[in-house]
Amino acid sequence: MPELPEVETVKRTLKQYLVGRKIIDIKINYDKIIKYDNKRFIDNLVNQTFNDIDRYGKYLIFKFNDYSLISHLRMEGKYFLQNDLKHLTKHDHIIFSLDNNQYLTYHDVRKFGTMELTKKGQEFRLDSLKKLGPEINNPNIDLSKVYNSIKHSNRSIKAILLDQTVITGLGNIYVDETLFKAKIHPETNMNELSFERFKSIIFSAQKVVEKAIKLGGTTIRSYQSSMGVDGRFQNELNVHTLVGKECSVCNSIIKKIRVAGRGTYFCPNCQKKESL
DNA sequence: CAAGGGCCCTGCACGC
DNA sequence: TGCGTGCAGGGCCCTT
Repeated sequence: MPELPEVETVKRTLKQYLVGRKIIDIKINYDKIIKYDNKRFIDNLVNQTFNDIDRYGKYLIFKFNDYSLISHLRMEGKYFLQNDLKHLTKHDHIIFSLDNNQYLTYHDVRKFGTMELTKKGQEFRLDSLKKLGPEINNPNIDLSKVYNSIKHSNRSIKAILLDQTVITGLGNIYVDETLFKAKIHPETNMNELSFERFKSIIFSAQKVVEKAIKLGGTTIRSYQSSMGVDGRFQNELNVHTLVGKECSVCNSIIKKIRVAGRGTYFCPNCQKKESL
């Protein structure tokens, strides 16, 4: 479940190996990953060179000479750089042959990931990117603008923080950890939050994300960021996945409920519902 | 329009 | 042991 910190780790890792490499061939084993036309995807990318790798929210943006490849890892998407194809599995769906005899493979057990091609410079005209809100790790985020757009919403604060069109980058893990740090119940309604309170929650999110990026993201379940790189933020989790364990602050038992359709972990003593 | 639910997909943890 | 069932979830699409 790569969120902004994990995708940032993937970006940094891949960038070291891929910039300057040219794609000489592409094999697609499972084509629902690719949006639109496979043939055009291959024709346009072959002979293109990786010039840079960028990221916006949870999206990776591979920049080539003429095109950009926008990749979303969703739940379990991973890239690996391989010297040969002896260890391919049924989960390796797309294979890029590079000009140094190496292969970049895209591995995705649940096949949820997406890849989308666009002309360079047109990235933010894509439906997927153009509706995204500001990034959570942007220190200059205009919070009064964000707040004014959602202050009357009766959705939960958890649903708001998961909504990528409000602010982008947070997923289920970091929302749970943010709400614990901010000491607020995940089901608290957005319209019960003052601007000051909302700001304090966003600051908590920014601290959580900043630390997670420093530690290379979170490795839980089967998730490794990419190239076998493990994150270390899982050692910093206070509530997520910890149902039945004691709260590190007050020793109450961590609960798990469903909020906004997501498994949600919180401390019932530290995190109370709030109202104006 | 806002909000919520189903869907995509597979592996794994269960219960019997 | 082996089968069936339910669960996990980000974003898109559809319904209310």
